[in-house]
Amino acid sequence: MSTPPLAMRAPVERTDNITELLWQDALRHLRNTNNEVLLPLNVVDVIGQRNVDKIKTRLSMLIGTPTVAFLDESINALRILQTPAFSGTAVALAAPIKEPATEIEAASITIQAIPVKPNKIPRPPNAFILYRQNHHPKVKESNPALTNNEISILLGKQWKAEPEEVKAEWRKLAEETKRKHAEDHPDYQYTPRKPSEKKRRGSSRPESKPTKRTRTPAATSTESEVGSSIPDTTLSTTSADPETPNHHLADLESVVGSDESAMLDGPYRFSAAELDNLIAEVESENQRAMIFASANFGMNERLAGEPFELSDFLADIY
DNA sequence: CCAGCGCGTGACTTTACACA
DNA sequence: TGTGTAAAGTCACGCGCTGG
Repeated sequence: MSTPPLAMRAPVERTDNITELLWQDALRHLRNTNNEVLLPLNVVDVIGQRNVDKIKTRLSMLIGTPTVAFLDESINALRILQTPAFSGTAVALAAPIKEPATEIEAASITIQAIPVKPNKIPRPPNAFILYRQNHHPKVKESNPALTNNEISILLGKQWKAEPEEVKAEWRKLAEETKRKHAEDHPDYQYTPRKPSEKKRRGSSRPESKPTKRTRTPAATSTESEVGSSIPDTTLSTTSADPETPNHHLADLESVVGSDESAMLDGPYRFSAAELDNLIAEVESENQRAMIFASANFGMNERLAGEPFELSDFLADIY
């Protein structure tokens, strides 16, 4: 490595732009990767730890849960994903990654299996839900002809008939689940829809074309959209939730404060040629990146359809 | 093809009202 | 004005079914 990587000579402004492009590309792949951001192994060397932290923070804000970053050499990528929901120990990382965190590999498999709704934190199940969850397969197996609603009715009656000590066991389990839920999601607040917002089926929808896909986020925006319209997670501030403002800038600034000296040694896996291309890309894309950084995601969706070589560069990873 | 409904119970929030 | 109580409404799970 006789020639220093260009990115290291590049000003902070430029690495920030590369970060924007990486984030942009990650957003486009998010739905295919189950809300996981995959970055080149040596991305830290190129954009700096603070920018990796920035992406990590953005993903966290986007999906509404804490995230964890670790190197996965099996796929040659730095992975940023939701912190395992049921792991008692948070594997906070984000700093110089040294070893493939084998301990969270199993957890990451769990994450792949969980149908994560990007922005929606599910409510903790109550005692009856846990009870039903446990008994449903058994009832289904012994009475395959029963419909799900009939099973619900049956289990409702069965629940009432259960002795108090049995119910107490399930309540205790529900209580523990709730406590764990509160630990995992300290900022979670149950926000039910209002009656006026409930009637989404049938005649209540005023639009001439009541296609589900074309639903406007505002029409049902309590805590459940996002599927196709990803909220603003760029540097711009959002007004979506006055109760829990995303205060992106402030948060990012606080996170960004970490030093990036530690990650500047190590192998560079962006080749010099790739970096040259990338930086050229940044320069030509600079304007759009700046727009992206200050606009909402609608703009990003528009950009998503345009050709973008960074995608090709990352295509193998995704 | 896919979002939404239905069906049970319990936890929780919001709203309305009464009272000090 | 502030506090307490009751009622109403919503959603957690699961999955077959319906309708756009």
